[in-house]
Amino acid sequence: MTRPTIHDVARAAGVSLSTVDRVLNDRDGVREKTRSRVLEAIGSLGFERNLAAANLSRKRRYRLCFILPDGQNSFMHALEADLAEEAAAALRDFTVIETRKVPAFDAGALAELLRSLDPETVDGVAMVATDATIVRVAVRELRARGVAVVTLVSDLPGAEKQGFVGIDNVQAGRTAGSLLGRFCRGRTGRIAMVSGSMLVRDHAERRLGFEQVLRTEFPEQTLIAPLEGLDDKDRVRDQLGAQLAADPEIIGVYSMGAGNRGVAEALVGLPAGRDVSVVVHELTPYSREALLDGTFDAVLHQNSRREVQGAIQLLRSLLDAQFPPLFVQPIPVEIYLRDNLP
Amino acid sequence: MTRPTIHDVARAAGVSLSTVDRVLNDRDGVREKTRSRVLEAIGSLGFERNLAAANLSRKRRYRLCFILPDGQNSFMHALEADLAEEAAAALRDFTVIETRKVPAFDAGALAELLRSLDPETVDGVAMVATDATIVRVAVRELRARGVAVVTLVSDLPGAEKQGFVGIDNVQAGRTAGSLLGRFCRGRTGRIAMVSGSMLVRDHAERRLGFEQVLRTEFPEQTLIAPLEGLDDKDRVRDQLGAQLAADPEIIGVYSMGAGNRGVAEALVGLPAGRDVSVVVHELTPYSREALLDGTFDAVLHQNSRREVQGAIQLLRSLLDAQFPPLFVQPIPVEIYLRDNLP
DNA sequence: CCAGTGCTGATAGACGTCTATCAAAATTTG
DNA sequence: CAAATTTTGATAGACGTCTATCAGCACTGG
Repeated sequence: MTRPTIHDVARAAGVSLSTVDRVLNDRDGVREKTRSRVLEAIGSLGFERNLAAANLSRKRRYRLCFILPDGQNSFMHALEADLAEEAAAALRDFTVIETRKVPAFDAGALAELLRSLDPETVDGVAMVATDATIVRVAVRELRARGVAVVTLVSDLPGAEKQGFVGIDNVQAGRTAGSLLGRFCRGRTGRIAMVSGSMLVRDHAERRLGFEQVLRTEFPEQTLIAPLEGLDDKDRVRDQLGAQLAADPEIIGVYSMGAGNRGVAEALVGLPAGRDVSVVVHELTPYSREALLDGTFDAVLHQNSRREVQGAIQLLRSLLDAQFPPLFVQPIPVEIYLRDNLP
Repeated sequence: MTRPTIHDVARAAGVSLSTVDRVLNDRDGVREKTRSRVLEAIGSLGFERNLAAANLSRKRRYRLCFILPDGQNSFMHALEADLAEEAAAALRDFTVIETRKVPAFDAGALAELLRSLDPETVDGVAMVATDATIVRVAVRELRARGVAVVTLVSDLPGAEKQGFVGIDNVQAGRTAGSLLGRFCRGRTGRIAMVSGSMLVRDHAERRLGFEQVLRTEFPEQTLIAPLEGLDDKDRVRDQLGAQLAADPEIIGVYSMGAGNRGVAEALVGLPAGRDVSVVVHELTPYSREALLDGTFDAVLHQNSRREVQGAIQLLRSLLDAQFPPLFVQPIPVEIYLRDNLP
């Protein structure tokens, strides 16, 4: 009924409290034989240290640093706002969160920031990654300095981070493909794509999933090479608008990142009879409006609040060296149509 | 940098530790004037009690009871398995979870179980509700005895529970309607519906949302009155099979609850050329298979693991009397197509 | 066998809060 | 104004773990 304590372990192993403590916090000065006796007692009693008591005693604090891209990306703004709220709540659990920003799409700046982080000041880092070797190297060095690292929203495959919190972007792309394919059923034509930048991993992955599905399941449609919008609505509006005007056979648009406002503006400029199905990413005030007025058919969304919570949770469990490591629920891709807006 | 403690509060208010403690745990024997001085100090210092230390000191434990329907509903089985795992993990936070089962669709049995719960043994209850007045009364009595109560998966509107953890079922129904309507685009005909039982709130709500959307957005389709499958796959297969055979104009099926296996079996019996779009609820091994082989077009899903976690979290925060009450993230309706299965 | 290590035990105090008890002070009552 | 009562303060010990220090014991090598 009541959990075993270190006292019980000491008694069961026939050693003193001090020795149990030395084993638990692996300090040296314990013979191998004694150590294993203690570990055995721990195992047979099913002892698990009371984290609350331990943290209380050592005045543990979790100092986390979140690194976000700076810029006009409205999803990132939403994420930052959620982070601010969660940071306030996290204080109650002795978790102090600092937010840093680096220019978007700038791997060098990100790597430099990572290099500047001091393990005396920071225990764990969550970052929206830019995909570059220089960043991978910086991550490895940071880990070597004893700092926990996870990626957030945009992953960094092959790097020595300890986890990723975000949606499965290949799956998101597949979802988009499946929806757009079905929405275009009965018509045959060309599909336009808009990305933020192919330098960001998440967009590259979405494109991959999208093309997979369209090629295999909807071979009657033809894909056009994606535009790079670079989070700039005017650029997106102009380029996509030109593409749509030039090619009357475009019947579908997939926008895989920021720039929804530009997409919507390009579409409202079309002649009345033209029917284009549109799937975009991220629910924002603009995409919401476009969904309601029928300009967009579906919006794929990731819940940034949940992502922030997940990253905090994951970092904390890594810092506690919990075993088994806490299983953080994957973030689902949410799908919004005009009729199920929250 | 470091949080204020009761010592700081005592000093700021010019009273002793004992008095601060009396105020914090509202024991009596404190003059109103003194109390308000202490409260003022708490406010100005921004003091928040260290829950970990408090719980350690009073050996607090959270004794929760989860009430699930018994039967062959495979979503409920999945939920039960998730609950078992989460219960094991929750032990680490001094949360002891007991699982109870009552016959499905049996409001009397549920009410009786609620009545039998002893506040000496249970601090909080999470239940999959059956919608009936007798249950509402039992909930009120339970609350009056000082037990926290939340509903899980299926809500009980108008009852004195302190929260609901589950998806928004009206929205889920709307989503289903929107998807099925779009999938049937270009064809006109009749839509069949299968529910578990209209006595369960979630199915009633899904139907509502579904009909709203179909009536207003897709008036070209005609709705047929729903079959009640009562979680019985054979019954569903027979009744839906008969309906499909008798009415060749049925082009869509919405199944709003258990019985996916029966739905799939009814559909595979159809002649080769017949094209019926199908949307069902809950991702299970059967619905997954049906999605992959093209029998189903979409599956709406709720993440039972997340629901269990949410209910535990919510109950704990209610028992801590936290203010502001913890905001538990709403459970999103997940949408699966053949191409985005996890 | 003696000095120098290495290992182990005992003890004390801390973390922030709770509970209990008793004494002292302040207030009310008669 | 004394007695009764209420309010307040002081103190001690607990919760489970951590850290530090010191003493003693068991080894090892010379």
